Amino acid sequence: MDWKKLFPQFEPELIKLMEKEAVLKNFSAGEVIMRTGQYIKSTVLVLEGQIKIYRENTDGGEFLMYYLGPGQACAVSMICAMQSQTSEIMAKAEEDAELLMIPVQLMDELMIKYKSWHQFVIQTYRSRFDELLSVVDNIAFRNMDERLEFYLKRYTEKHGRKNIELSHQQIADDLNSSREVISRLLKKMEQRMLVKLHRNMIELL
Amino acid sequence: MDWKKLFPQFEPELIKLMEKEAVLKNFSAGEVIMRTGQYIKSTVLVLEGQIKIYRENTDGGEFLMYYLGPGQACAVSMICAMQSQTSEIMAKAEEDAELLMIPVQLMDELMIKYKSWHQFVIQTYRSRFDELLSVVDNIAFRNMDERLEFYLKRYTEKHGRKNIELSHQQIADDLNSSREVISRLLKKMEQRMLVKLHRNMIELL
DNA sequence: TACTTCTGGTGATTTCTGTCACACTATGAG
DNA sequence: CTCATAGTGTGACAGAAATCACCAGAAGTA
Repeated sequence: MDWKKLFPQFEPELIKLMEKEAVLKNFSAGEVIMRTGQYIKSTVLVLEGQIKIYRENTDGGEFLMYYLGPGQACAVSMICAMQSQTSEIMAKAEEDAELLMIPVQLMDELMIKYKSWHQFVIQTYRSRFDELLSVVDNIAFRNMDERLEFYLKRYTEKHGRKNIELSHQQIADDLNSSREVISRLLKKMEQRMLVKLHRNMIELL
Repeated sequence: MDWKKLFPQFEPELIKLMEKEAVLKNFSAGEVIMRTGQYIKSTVLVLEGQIKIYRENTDGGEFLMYYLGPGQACAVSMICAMQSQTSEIMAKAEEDAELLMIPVQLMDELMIKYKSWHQFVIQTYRSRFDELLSVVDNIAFRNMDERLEFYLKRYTEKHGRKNIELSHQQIADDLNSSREVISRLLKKMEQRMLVKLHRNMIELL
């Protein structure tokens, strides 16, 4: 695919270097891209598909923080790669996805040589930071009903359609809640005419 | 005060420029340094005292995210200042504090000219990001009793003494909880011999 | 000293959420 | 068609936390 269009700000020389040194990787829907505790040796750019970034609990729970879409980069992979640390998060492909992996050895060179890359890194830290602040908002101040509404709305925004093709169990997992709670809250939302429930599909009205 | 020792990595030329252009500001304990929604025109470096960084709810609640101590910088002020945005957080002086305010006009120049400054900015984003991840952990996966223990432990670490001079109400506010809940949990901790309770003071054992 | 304010203790009640139990239904495999 | 399974609906219950009510003691003030 022609991924250069996703990064119009990059200089031609930078693009050329990336084409030469970076590695393309494909993942199919549902596949885990990066595990908590895994050693990170590349920075990840998303070319196609939506990626979900999770924080994992020591005893099994997982919590969806945010999505990464085409043209976005994983701030955590930057941080970990440059400090030779293990990943603090888990990344999962929500749809079939294509990723560009930039080896960590290249990162220092890119940062120094290419202003546009440097800007991109800073910009990535900034937007992920802002996103994390919203995450804190949600879990610090909101109840499950509001968090669920936010979750559904974000899903439709990221996927560009009003039909949410997930089971209640999958939603419960992402919100670190339980299936019954989600089912009940969804029923209430249906009574308020906010959604229409189907099997394996929720229609946002 | 001789704040240069806090930033040994900065080049002498950079220090000189900062001495010329940056503004020293003093705040007394309890004073609000930055309000949610306030327009940010400087990046804040902490020279002395501990600063508390809060996320505020639209309807009154506030939630302590982390502390900034001497030698640390406020990532949010960097982000907001460079994008000419308003603050997304509230900052309060926990103790008497001295801050160095770097005007935003200077930021671009510093980033380009001084490698050590550039490193410092990246490093600041990284550590604040990591810190936010721990915050998410706490509120996503832990109950109030564990969060309270974490809160007390962090307090003693940041202040360098085992006596926590706060009322139960102040603690409840920081954790976005209520006074009665905190009082009860503290009593339970006292029964488990983890703390000793006094008026306006908690002794961590 | 008398009075007020701040702080902390505690019971009762309610709301939210998680858990267990079980029933019902749609779907797909054989 | 029959059966197994996954997805969903729902009642009952338990625990965490918020809220309300009220009291007692400590500290500050007139």
